[in-house]
Amino acid sequence: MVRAGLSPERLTLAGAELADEAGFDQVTLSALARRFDVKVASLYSHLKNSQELKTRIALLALEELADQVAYAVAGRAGKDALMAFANAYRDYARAHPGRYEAARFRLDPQTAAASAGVRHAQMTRAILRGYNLTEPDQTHAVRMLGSVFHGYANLEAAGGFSHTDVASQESWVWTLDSLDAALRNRATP
Amino acid sequence: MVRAGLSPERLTLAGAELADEAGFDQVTLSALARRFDVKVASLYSHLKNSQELKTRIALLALEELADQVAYAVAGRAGKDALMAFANAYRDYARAHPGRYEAARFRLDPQTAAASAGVRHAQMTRAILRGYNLTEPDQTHAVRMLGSVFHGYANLEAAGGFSHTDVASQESWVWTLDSLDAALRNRATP
DNA sequence: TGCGTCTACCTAAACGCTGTAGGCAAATCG
DNA sequence: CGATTTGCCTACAGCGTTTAGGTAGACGCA
Repeated sequence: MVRAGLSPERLTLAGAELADEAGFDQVTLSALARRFDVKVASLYSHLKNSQELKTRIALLALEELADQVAYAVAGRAGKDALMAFANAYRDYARAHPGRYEAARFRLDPQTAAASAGVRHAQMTRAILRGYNLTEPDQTHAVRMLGSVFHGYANLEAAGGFSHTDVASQESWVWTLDSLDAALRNRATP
Repeated sequence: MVRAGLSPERLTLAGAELADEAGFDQVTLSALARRFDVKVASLYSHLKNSQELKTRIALLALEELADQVAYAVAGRAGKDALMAFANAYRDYARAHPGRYEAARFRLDPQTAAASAGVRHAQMTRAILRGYNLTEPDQTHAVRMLGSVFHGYANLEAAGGFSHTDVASQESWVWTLDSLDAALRNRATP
């Protein structure tokens, strides 16, 4: 009996790949076992249950996304930082649709608090520094930006923007321009 | 043997209620059969499969949502119409989280084209009349608004806005004010 | 090097949801 | 009132999850 060399990390990574290929809801322990040519029950030595697998994939995705965003916004400010943040976000969602879906997976509060999700919040606040917003406007802006980025990625992934000739890329730039203008409008002098 | 009096319509409605109570992903034929105190196989006389049930719930939700939005925006224009549209949308998502989730269910192109989804698109364009946008700006604006509304409803439903003291309602109004300003900025004189 | 322990992977089996085939009885219609 | 339709049934097969308990490879220690 040759051992397959499984580990929570390898399973998580394979699960993330599976999510990108087939969708996050297709990520099952059965499918994963098939991929490693192993019996399903064997996975329970490495993962408590399928919930843990999904949670781990979600955490991986949040981590990756936060890393990409952090790299993108480093050394930028104002509209430049806003665009970099937004593009990093959207690019990740397009390149890794399954992982992006996973990143939206509902985590229990403790897990969420210890996840890279907090880095996302911090970075969003960071790019707003260039717009001189005071509380509670800053919180409002964080929510607005989060809504737009997430909403756009979501609708785009669902194919909602493929019905007309207008390129999605142009609408994206137009939207970011509008947001930038709106935020500049809110600046306290 | 007393008959239960099932029908596709009753099953769809019960499925929508179940979705609101337990989440759209908890809507299964098994759960529905339990609710009607009937064997699962009996449902297959009324529905082709569980996919059809979900599709029907999605269509119901789209219809209801379009009706509410239509009622809300009737007789309004400009910012007034924008706010009414947005509030109708958000209110529906909050009052019927499961149905709202269902409304985002991926429909095949034919079904989508025959659904109330087209009314949504029409109404979004309608409220933009007050902002004097020319193509392709109008399409961009439709996408931006769709993203914000959907993104906000989604994040709010996920509990993403409950970590700070700032009330979600205030952020919502702030966001809509910003959008209105951004759109007025884009108007062709 | 050999022995004992640990553990990675296994078989077996229970449970829940989906879906199909075929049967019986209630509703309906001529 | 009899014939047909149809609503709900039982039975069963397939697939995913999860637990219990067994076997053999890996690893530590003398």
